[in-house]
Amino acid sequence: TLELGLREWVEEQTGLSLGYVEQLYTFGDRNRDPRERADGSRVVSIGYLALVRENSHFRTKDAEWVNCYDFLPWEDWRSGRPPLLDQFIFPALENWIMAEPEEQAQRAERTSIAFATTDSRWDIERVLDRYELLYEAGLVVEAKRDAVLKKTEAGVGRSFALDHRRMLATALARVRGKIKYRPLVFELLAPTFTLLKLQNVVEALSGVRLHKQNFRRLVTNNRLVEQTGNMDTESRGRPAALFEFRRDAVRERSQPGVGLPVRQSP
Amino acid sequence: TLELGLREWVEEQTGLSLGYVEQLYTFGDRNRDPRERADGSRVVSIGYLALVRENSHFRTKDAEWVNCYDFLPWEDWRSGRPPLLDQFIFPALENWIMAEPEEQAQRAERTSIAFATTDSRWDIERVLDRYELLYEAGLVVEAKRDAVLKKTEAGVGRSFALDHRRMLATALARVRGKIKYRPLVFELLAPTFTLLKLQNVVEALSGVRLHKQNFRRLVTNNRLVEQTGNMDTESRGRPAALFEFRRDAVRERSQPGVGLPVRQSP
DNA sequence: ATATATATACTCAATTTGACTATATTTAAT
DNA sequence: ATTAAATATAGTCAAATTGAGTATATATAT
Repeated sequence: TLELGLREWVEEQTGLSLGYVEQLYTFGDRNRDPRERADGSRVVSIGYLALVRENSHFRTKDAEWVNCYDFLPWEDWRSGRPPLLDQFIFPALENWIMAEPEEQAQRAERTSIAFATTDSRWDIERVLDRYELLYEAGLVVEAKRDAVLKKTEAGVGRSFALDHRRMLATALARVRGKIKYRPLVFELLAPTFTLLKLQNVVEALSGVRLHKQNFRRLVTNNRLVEQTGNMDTESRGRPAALFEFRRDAVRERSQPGVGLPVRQSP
Repeated sequence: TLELGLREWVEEQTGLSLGYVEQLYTFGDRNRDPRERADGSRVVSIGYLALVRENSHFRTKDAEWVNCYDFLPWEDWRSGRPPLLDQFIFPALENWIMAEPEEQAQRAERTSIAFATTDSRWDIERVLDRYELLYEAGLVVEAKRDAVLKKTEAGVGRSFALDHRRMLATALARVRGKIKYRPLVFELLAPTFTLLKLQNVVEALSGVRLHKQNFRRLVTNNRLVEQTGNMDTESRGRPAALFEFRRDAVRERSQPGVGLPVRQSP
């Protein structure tokens, strides 16, 4: 299968064995790849999302871990609202909105939804909407490459080959959407972990800080985790209890109709 | 783009213009298509999910609407638990579990999760898990076609060409998962509708009956809909008020951290 | 000994959910 | 004309969940 092929290929390239793997999206727009222009062919890429346990190390030398927020810095609100937004992105988007009189209304509307510029709050899941707006507005370098807008500016965030940053945005949106109702996080953690560690990983994925006591309550009350009895040794303050993922939770959780008022009696 | 190609193709084949379109999955396992066996090639299909407003009619004559539960009858619980489950599926799955001594435990576990045979409740989203189990157990005809199991039995549910039933299961799973947090339903309804109509469509998609008063409360309190002021004429009992989808709801809903205790103050 | 960092327990009001009861308006049947 | 059946809509109430805290315990670093 395609998925097995992927696992083998990654293993070969990096020495990592993938845990959770999920098909993401098939990218097949025209002009994704310069090779298309050369010979008139069409390149279609099937993107996969894979999660790898922390502290996995590469076998090959030229591989390295990269922080995904290097590419999408506006998505990381863990240290508060990224200054980049007000300093660069919003002014630039404002110009873009005003640039085309006929599309002003629609552009303003889309910006307002994606970036929560008006009343609504920042929606961590709208990663792709935001990237696409920045792309259309020519604020990322790959847009320049595709000759969408001006040739001068540097663009925001670190770039990637081809449309790989778009794929990354797709992946982050998917993870952020799924983390709430599927136990993805545990695929990233060591088998045993403290609640703070768990929280930090969720915060890294979602890009926002969480309320510590309530997070703990959420996780323990839903019986997603179980104490191992051991304690963490290398902490700064009071030692934390070590937990592990309760595999049974997969079976129990996600009752029919989370959010749908299912009628019980006929 | 691929999506535009799809829209044109469907328009051409059926005369329908698609509303909501979403990429579903790229199906690329080996042996999906007999053509592969013939010439050693590999057929990869990109599946799309599209929603069409009710009462759309075909331009071409040979197209027809089909109830998706003809293909997946065990997924429709609107008239109570489908008898098919206890009469045919469970005994057959039991045989399958027992057939392979070494895999008994794993098979029993998977069955228990997918079909909620033990304590847990029926999870409307596990459509694909269930189909895959039935496939592996040889209970659907396409498994026979692929020579997985015995050649005699009729199989359960109406069949489809190639692996198209698998695609359908993927689509239904996707819709059921999404319906709770994205206003997909409105893509299927006329611009104006009664709350009962809305509820019936949600019930059709989810395959379960909902609690009427609570459903109404959910939908109105979240301000997903708005009264038009008009009343429905052709009802049986008391006439129902006509509603329309509140487009602004897209912007307001899905606050960051539905389910994640986002910390507000730094 | 003290400051600082972290873990964990507990509180409490506000909101949401699940499961009902009650009442209002229709059409269909007698 | 009256009654039954079907549907819509309002309201109630306890239980569970969530948001935002306070309080206390147990470490390490200085």
